[in-house]
Amino acid sequence: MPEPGSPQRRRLDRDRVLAEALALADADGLDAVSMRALAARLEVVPMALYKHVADKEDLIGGMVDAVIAGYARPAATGTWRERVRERALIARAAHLAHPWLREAIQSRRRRSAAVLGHMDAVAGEFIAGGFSVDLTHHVMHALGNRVWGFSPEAFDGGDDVGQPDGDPAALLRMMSERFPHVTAIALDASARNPSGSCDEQFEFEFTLDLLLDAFERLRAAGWESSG
Amino acid sequence: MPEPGSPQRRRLDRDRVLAEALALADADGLDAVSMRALAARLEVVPMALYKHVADKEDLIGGMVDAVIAGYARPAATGTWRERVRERALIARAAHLAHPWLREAIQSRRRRSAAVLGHMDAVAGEFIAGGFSVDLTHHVMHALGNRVWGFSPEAFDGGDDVGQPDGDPAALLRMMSERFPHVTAIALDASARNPSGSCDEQFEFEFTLDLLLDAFERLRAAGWESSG
DNA sequence: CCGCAAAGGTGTACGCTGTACGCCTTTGCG
DNA sequence: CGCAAAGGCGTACAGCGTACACCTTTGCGG
Repeated sequence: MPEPGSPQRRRLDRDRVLAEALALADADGLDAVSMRALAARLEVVPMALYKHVADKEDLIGGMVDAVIAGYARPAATGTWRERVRERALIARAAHLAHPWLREAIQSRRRRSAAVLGHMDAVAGEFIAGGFSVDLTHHVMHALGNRVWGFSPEAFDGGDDVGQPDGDPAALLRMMSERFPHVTAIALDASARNPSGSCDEQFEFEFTLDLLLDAFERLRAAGWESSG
Repeated sequence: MPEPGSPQRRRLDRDRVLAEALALADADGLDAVSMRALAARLEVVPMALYKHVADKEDLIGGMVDAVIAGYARPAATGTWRERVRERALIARAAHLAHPWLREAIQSRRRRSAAVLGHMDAVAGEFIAGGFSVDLTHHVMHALGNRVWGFSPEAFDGGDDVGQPDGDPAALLRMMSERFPHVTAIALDASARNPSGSCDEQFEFEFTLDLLLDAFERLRAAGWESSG
């Protein structure tokens, strides 16, 4: 019987659960985010969380999406290079602010809408900057983990953007509306390589050679760091 | 009372434990490697494992070291570029053969002797190819995760090569004997930046700009993949 | 050959995890 | 006002890593 003036405990909702999980992970690391510990912080019994979160994987996924969705928007000015660079630094800042992010992202199996949205935005910068869809595909792989906070190849399991129900045509239509650039890349890639959309060995060697070439140029130029 | 002819169970040793853990992880993934499941495969009680392995972290670490120590030696011929390239492909092959390796490596906090040995070998290729110690440092960071199967920055906790007892001078001597190149890099870096040996922000932007420059060259050249 | 210390294997037990299931309480809407 | 839906609770279970005490086997010095 809570007194009239007493602050009757607010009901839980998904956002409150995720926000508290974020705070807990920031403070004590991802391992400290157990259903019991999180419930205790919300002054609730552990099983209450399951009314707002399907299971622990969904909780972690929600945390990741919350961070990605909160990425700052870069200024819509400058060259593709400046804009991609800024997006990379924004992603890096998120990783500095949330050290658990790397581990959380790598524990996921499917691309969420938030992840696809970020990928689509970066792909859009390249394409608007004059990159072909094909080249955009490969440079996105090359950026990979280092720049995203997540590596495209960590998501071989496919996408997860809502309804898993039939009608592939409708799904495709929805995808090209919400994520036009990544959809274009996927279509282009599967046209070139019908067996599967990505040839991982090719991507690996593509990036490796890009880097080795760049190293050779620096070596030949007598590059050094402290000026 | 085992009969004379019956194959009296062989005693456990660390190598047998690690080998069985490898097999289990290859077959069913890293999550399937629990102390209990591993013990069952070895027809032994779970606690018996602790006579050969300090704890689970030590077990996983031992598995990683076993794989890295088994990296094939590249042919000692060709340019630095060919040799580094081959080492990268060897590391990638290990990851294809052991899909759990990425997760296992990223759960570690300290560099083992096996990891340091691999890093030292790659650093040695650059230095022998005419790279300065300084430049070698930065290109090693740039290769990072993508090419190693592990990212240097995943090991901010320092090294773990045996005795943690005093006498830093003796430790330094031992390090430069066993891992001359990484030691040279660490000394060079701390001379340039006394506060800490790596400026992560610098390394991040270094690699990012290397990649962005490379992308721009490909774009300007009208690069495309299928020839 | 004996004996004894060291090394190896066993059994039990504890605290922690995620979560299935059933019950009760609160909420919001027709 | 009444009732279905949503939210929160309590109990319970299987699995985890591992501390601790105990017994058994091994190998070596006398």
